[in-house]
Amino acid sequence: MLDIKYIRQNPEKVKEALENRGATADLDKFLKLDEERRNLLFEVEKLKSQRNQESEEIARKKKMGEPADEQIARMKEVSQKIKEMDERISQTEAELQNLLLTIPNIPDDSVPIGKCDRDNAEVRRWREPTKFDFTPKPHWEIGADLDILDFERAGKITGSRFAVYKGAGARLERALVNFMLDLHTEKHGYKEIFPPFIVNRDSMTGTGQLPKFEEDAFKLYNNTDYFLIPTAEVPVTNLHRNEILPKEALPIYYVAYSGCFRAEAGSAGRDTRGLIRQHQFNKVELVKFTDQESSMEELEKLTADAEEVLKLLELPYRVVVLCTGDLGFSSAKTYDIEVWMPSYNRYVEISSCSNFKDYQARRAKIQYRPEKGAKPMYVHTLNGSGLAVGRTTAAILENYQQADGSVVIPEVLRKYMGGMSKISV
RNA sequence: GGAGAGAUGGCCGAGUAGGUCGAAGGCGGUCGCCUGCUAAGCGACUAUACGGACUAAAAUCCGUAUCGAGGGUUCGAAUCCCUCUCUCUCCGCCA
Repeated sequence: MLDIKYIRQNPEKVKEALENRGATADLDKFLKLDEERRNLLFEVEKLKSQRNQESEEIARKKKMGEPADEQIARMKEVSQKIKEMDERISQTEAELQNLLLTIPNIPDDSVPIGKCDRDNAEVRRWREPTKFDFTPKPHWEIGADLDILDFERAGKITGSRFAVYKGAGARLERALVNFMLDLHTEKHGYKEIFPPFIVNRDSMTGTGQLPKFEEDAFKLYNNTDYFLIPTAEVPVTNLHRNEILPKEALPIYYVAYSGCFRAEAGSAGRDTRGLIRQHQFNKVELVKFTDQESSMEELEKLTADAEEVLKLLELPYRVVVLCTGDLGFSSAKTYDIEVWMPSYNRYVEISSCSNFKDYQARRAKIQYRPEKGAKPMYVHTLNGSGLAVGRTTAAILENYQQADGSVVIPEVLRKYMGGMSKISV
């Protein structure tokens, strides 16, 4: 969430940011409520001050054995008034808080202004799209032909948008998880976290999934406040919720494997075939906590760390910077890494690397002390997929398919596959 | 699931016949003094949020709130009552 004081002092800037995003939020109402709240606070605090003072007097009088009945009666009235005002204040604050939680982050100045994904700007490209001298198959056909992916039986045991991985397919998925975790922990210096896949409402609110996007999340009904995580970003970022970190602790780099669960409300009919859009998928997630100065630089590094996975797997990709209209709710700047997907005949998002600046940190109260004795400041949080595993499996199947229907295993994965170099029937 | 114990500041730990308690004491930390250096010693300081005054902005000052969370009783609650959460011990069940 944004700093209330910032909104109060720069309403035009916030308005402009909202417009660039194509988002709506009732700023005027917000400002009105904010002023109302301050006026009420000022009044009630005067009363409370009076009550505190006179209560002390009453205590003194009682000790001396003097009568204080009259004063007690008067304070009774004051207390009643305070109670009423406190109620109004907490109502106003709740309204204010609700509004505040629905105002998205302000895009960084370096983010291009645009309406939708067509206005995203390509930043760089690595390798050319894969060329075939035969007609390539989509990965769901490859998976079925090799008997390593089974969407029909997944439909039977659960429903649509689920997959069963079998044999070498299951092994490939697991190999990718291990490969990515090893790369990021051993080479890039991230600390491995294995988080809960279920979180509470505070955590979902802290990273910005709630309250606005509740319909996208799977909710557990035997405990009304538990949710399946849509990404490891949620538990890992919330690791330090309500904490003040020492300056020396920063930057913190975490990498976490997790299952991810998404209701995919509103995407009915999109990417219905294959592994691209599932209710459950695997992801290795990179999360950083940094100070305020270095977060932009850290975003570049984080994106490069994610890109390296694709480079080592030798999968063609490009990097785009999301425009203001396509930017995620909590993000100030996002790079999408898109892998070449032959069945789509275009690049498909496989990682999204974002700098949230202090937006999540303010929601989740994650702070650091710049110097000993100094006032705590909000950290900057960043995260990015490193990578989405299901989509990586799909990309490997499609880009590495051979004319005979087999799939070559990328060199770096072979040691994770028991030396297997090819999947064939 | 059953029975019991507990949750206080960065940490440890006082504080229950309600009344200057934001909270004793200790540790840790910061600054100053002392010292040839180190150790020891002495002194001061040692939370956060919000609102206000002042300010270019800070610093500073004033006020309010915060003793797991929320609600209640009361002129007044860390202290009494209710609800919830979490932790610990024992029993049961279980991968």
